[in-house]
Amino acid sequence: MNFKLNLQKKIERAIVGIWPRLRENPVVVDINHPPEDKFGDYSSNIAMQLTSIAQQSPLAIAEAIKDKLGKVPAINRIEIVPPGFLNFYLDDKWLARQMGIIQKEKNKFGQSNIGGGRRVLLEYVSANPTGPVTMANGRGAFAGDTLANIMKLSGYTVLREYYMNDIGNQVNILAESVLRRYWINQGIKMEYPDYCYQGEYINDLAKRINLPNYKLNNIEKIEVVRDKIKSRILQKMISDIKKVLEKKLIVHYDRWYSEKMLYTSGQVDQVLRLLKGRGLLYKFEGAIWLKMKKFGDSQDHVLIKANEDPTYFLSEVAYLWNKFVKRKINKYILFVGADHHGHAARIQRVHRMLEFSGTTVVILMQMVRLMRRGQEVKMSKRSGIFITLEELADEVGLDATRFFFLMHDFNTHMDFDMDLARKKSKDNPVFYVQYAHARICSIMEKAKTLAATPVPRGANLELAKAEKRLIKQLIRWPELVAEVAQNYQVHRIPFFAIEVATIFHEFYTQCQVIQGKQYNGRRMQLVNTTRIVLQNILSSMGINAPAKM
RNA sequence: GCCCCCGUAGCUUAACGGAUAAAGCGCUAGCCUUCUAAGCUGGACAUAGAGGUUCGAUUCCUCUCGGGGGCACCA
Repeated sequence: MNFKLNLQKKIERAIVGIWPRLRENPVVVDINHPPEDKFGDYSSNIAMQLTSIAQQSPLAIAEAIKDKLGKVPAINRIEIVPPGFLNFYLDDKWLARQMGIIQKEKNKFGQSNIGGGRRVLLEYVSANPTGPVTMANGRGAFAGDTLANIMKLSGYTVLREYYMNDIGNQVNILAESVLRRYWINQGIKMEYPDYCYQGEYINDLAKRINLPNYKLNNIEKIEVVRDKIKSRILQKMISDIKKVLEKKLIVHYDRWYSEKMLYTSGQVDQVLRLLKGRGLLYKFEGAIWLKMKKFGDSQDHVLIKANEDPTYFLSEVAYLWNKFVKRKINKYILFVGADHHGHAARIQRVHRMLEFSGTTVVILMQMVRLMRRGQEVKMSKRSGIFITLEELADEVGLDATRFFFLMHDFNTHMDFDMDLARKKSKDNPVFYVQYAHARICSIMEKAKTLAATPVPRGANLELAKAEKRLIKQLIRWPELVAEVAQNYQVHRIPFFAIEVATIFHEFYTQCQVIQGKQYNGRRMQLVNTTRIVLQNILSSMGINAPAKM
């Protein structure tokens, strides 16, 4: 059930009916929600866009479309307004019927098949396993989780992945940091150099390991011991990250993809052979380079260093290949911080260069600034100055944290004010939305023992203004789901939730549901459908819908 | 130097090129002997600046000014 999409298709058919040649180059029919009732419930301005094609005035075009559209059951009136708007007014009886549909579909209300089963892989967070997930990862974690839900609802086959950078020098440094801390804790006098990670979590890891078989006889041996234990330490770190994300923050993954595995499985070599076969590699100053300049990049990039170590970029090319060629992904959506934007362009260039089918979408999320007492707190994982996402969720509450991160457009830099976060958590809009749900549950609980007044039908049907507004808002949920699945604007979901709550609260103050020993049957139905939709919205964001507050 | 993002109310943010720029916080005037006042109703306050494209620009283009972030044989 997606009214807007259906209307869109009907208008498109009408247009092709009038101008058959537009079948080849269909115009995009745009439908929006006008600001006030007097402009209708839905509106299209398509006529203006057709003026040059049709060589007629927008008003004449709008009239032609209106005639060709004929009778649409849901619409009781179509109005044409200069310069060429087609304004649609919904029929009350049709609106009332939608409640029954929502009640029948329940948690399926909002589903569609616009994805057509296409395989989409979402990669989010993928923070280096050299420390805990920090506040800076919050955007990606919650947005990725939410978009995955939305795309599932929209009929995509969704794979959620965390790419673990589990090789490279950073793993050595992690292991050395923990090792040194461990020995220092054992009372052995040794330095703790600057290149080691400074956070308190290193000490936590050190306390959790026990290395009776590794005695330090000689400081030169540190690398030998490090290499023997580094995979153990890495595993501990990764399992900590998994636990926090999955159990604490309720951010789900289908697969934790190992960078190392790309090498051990031979996929990197396979990709190198492919690149070589296409003549895209060359050797310069001992290193192996990928020719990217002739594909529009400002420079070529090293895949294998002169010392024969592979670069991070190489495994990334292999990972991209793995997704599109080996696993036949149709769409790859990567959430990264804006500090990786150079790399975002590069990965898309590789996609074009190797002519993979499907699309690579990189969602750049602008930085989150942490504010404390009006000052920005600079965070750095290496220096140990950061706030973990877990701490933040503990302090502010998970629902409020999720809502806050989701509320912002990825393109905007957002400030997270720690002083306000604690104080204002009660004022967080998430509570406003949850409160609407709690009120609904309370009404339903109270009505359990009461009798219903008959539901008026047919000619007796008359919806109050607040009731109509509410139903109109509820039927937009499937439209929103479909739109977000296509434009990834996850922040529109919390805003939509706030709108639903606002309209419900209005309805609540204007329309009494329970009167004395009876309740109004139709209004109870509306309350119930609102509950269903609110639950669907909140669950898409991974936020609770409490029965009591 | 080159590249990316952002400048909207006192603050934090909305608005797929559409109609009267929308919310929350803060400020302010009201509403609880009826379903949860974490609510509702009203008021004051904003598109950084200058051009351009368009029937129509917060949105697209150019420039200026301001803020953030990138430009490795690091990951």
